[in-house]
Amino acid sequence: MGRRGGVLELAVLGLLQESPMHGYELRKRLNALLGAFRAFSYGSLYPCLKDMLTRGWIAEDGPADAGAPALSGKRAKIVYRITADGKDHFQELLSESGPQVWEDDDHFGVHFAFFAKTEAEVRLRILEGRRRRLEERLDHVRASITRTRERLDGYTLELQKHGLESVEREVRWLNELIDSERASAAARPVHQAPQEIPGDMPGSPS
Amino acid sequence: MGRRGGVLELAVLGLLQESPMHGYELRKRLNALLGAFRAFSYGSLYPCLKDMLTRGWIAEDGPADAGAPALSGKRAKIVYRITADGKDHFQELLSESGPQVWEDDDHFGVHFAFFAKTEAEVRLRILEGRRRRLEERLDHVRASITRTRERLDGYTLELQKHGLESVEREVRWLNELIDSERASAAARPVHQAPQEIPGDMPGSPS
DNA sequence: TTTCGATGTATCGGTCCGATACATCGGTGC
DNA sequence: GCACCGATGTATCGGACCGATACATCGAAA
Repeated sequence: MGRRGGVLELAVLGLLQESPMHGYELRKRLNALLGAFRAFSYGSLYPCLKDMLTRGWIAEDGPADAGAPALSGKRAKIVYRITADGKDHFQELLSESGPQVWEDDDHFGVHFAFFAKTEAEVRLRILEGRRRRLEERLDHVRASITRTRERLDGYTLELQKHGLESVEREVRWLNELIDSERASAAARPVHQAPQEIPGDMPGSPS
Repeated sequence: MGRRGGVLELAVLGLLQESPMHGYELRKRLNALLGAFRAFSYGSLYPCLKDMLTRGWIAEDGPADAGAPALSGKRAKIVYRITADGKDHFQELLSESGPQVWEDDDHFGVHFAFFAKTEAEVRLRILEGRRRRLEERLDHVRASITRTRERLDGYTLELQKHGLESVEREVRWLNELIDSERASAAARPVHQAPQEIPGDMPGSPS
């Protein structure tokens, strides 16, 4: 038990899937991948790597430059690569679509970042669950605002409004994504292997 | 000294400033105050209350209904009230305007929630620091996106874009707030006691 | 009358962060 | 040549906060 909550695990596995890396680069790629959405620190990364080593999802040491065989004689410190078990585990995590995924902001974000490697069916389920979750939150907050409106000063009200609009914006974003997913699901037959189309989203680009 | 990071402390102090409360109500008011911005759990609230008791910022036990003297015979469990030291400490925390406040999202949010009780000068400094911080983040992320654009699939790109637009939106929000603050600062003489105008924001309502 | 949801207090294990401490390496300037 | 500096790189520690959970009481609905 005690496994849940490991957002980092999924992210690391996903990145190492592409190529082996050492911790420093891993962190940079991680935060570049998630952009403004989230940032991880070494204080969580290194313990996580250690843990994943003992579980056997990843392994240490290997040539630093898997893609650039040219310059040798250069040796990076510790290179991590994903194991066969790790790949299995990654697929397992990717196929999750339960509440844990869309309840938690971080979980959703990281899962979304690997949507290109996720089955279309799972994608849609996560997107819809997430939207439902946000709409619940919206209802709750809206009710809370009208209930306590008279007690609030201008600044607090402004904060509420801003937060509310942020969530509303995210719901609109999800709507577009879901429409896009539905359109592409209707266009193609049924079940499509997602691995084969790495570079593009299902919907229209613009 | 391990003191930093206690966002809850400020929030609790601010709420107890208005009236004594027990833990349950405190949490509800807390999350109603912050709206969609953030939510605290009992797992952090109760330890925090305990800690604040030992520090002497708050004290236990007191009449549950300070505002409704009518029905008696009813007794709530544990009521917390702020002490004189607590009020001092609250003012001290409120007057902070250093990096800790605008670097961290949570710190900023909670401080902002009590802007009605904050000096105009401090408000402006926090708002501007926050904006600068977000613009730095923006630059960083934008650079990161253009640097790695070719490596990213459609979903990742979409996540980046969404995150970016969220931050841009927040910057616009801050711009409005800052303009509003500046306008009201110019309209009035100099230094104004903020405590006296609890119900309204400086800028125009609409 | 039992069952249920709201109120109410409290803790434990766990995740992740911020700060910090190192050590190496390729410049840039003197 | 060498001192300095910022980027690269590995690692840990204390602490904040969460999620789940465990209780216990109360009024109202079934």
